[in-house]
Amino acid sequence: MISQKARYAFKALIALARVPLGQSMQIKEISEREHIPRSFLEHILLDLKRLRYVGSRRGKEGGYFLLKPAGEISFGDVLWQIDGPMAPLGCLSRQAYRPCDDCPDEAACALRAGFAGIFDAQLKTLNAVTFAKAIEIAAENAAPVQRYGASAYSGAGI
Amino acid sequence: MISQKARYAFKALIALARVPLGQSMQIKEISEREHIPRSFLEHILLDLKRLRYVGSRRGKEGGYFLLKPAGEISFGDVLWQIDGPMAPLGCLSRQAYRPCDDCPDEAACALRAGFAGIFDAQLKTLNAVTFAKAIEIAAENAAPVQRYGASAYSGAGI
DNA sequence: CTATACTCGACTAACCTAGTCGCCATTATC
DNA sequence: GATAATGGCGACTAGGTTAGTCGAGTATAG
Repeated sequence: MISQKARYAFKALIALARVPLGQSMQIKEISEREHIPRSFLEHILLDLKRLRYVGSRRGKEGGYFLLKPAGEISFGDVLWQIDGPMAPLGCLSRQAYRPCDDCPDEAACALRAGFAGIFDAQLKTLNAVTFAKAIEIAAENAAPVQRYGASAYSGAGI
Repeated sequence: MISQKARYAFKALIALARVPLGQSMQIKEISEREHIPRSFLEHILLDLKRLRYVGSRRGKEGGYFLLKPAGEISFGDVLWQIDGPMAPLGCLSRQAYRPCDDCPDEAACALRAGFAGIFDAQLKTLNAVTFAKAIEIAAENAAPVQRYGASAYSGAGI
């Protein structure tokens, strides 16, 4: 399970990704539309700002906006930066490597050997999914494209 | 990061998987060999017993032993049963499904759409790795098989 | 009978999560 | 340049989780 904070961060980024380019969105609106506690969201948006995913304008008519195209932000990046290292074991983390203090030999460790491949595959899929992609899939799910073999017709007759 | 408890459970299972069939291993020995706090390990082994991964014999000459072949225990199963649901979102968990209370329409949710594929791939790799496989890979890592193109010869001459 | 193991519930210190609160800084507009 | 609206930010906290410890009980080989 990702943290609630990460979930809110994702929702906020998705909301911002749907704003037309050049426009911004205010904390209040994001908070209301996505049902995120407002003061918590403030902190999260500040984090996202420090991480250079979003920019902001203060004062009246202020708000937040994406700094990168949604197609260039991957789920893996955001998740790691908000929730911390994703590696199943400290000895498999590149960003926060930490050997297990009870492990005499990493190369011979069956636990590490088992998780190494798992983690590798995990990272690949996490980095392959961008916000643009997610929004696209959701749109397809919500209004499925008609395919031959199934009929959209739901009324009487024919 | 998996929990320390899960890590200990994995190490205990790996230790037991290395015991010759028909023999058992005592808490004390597992605890010492794997550097796991003994009284914590007791609880973990009890959990593994309730989960039917291991059996035990009490009294003198007692100990623990695997109930299934190591090739039939997957990393995914153990991880899920020790650490709880692995789904990134409650609405993606089959075992512990819980809709997000702020989500009006799961099908249209871009967050869910993005993580659905990620989670799916994750489960597949987690279930593909067994303890037997992990031990096998570790053995290869520790003493790599000689392949053509590289020479094992490390002495003088030739 | 007794030493040696496994069994198991109760307890706890430390840490993490998911927030809230209050005050300050900046900006558009009149 | 006053004012109202908005983002910025540190301090604080209730409640839950993690990673254990402790102590008393129960089965079994010899």
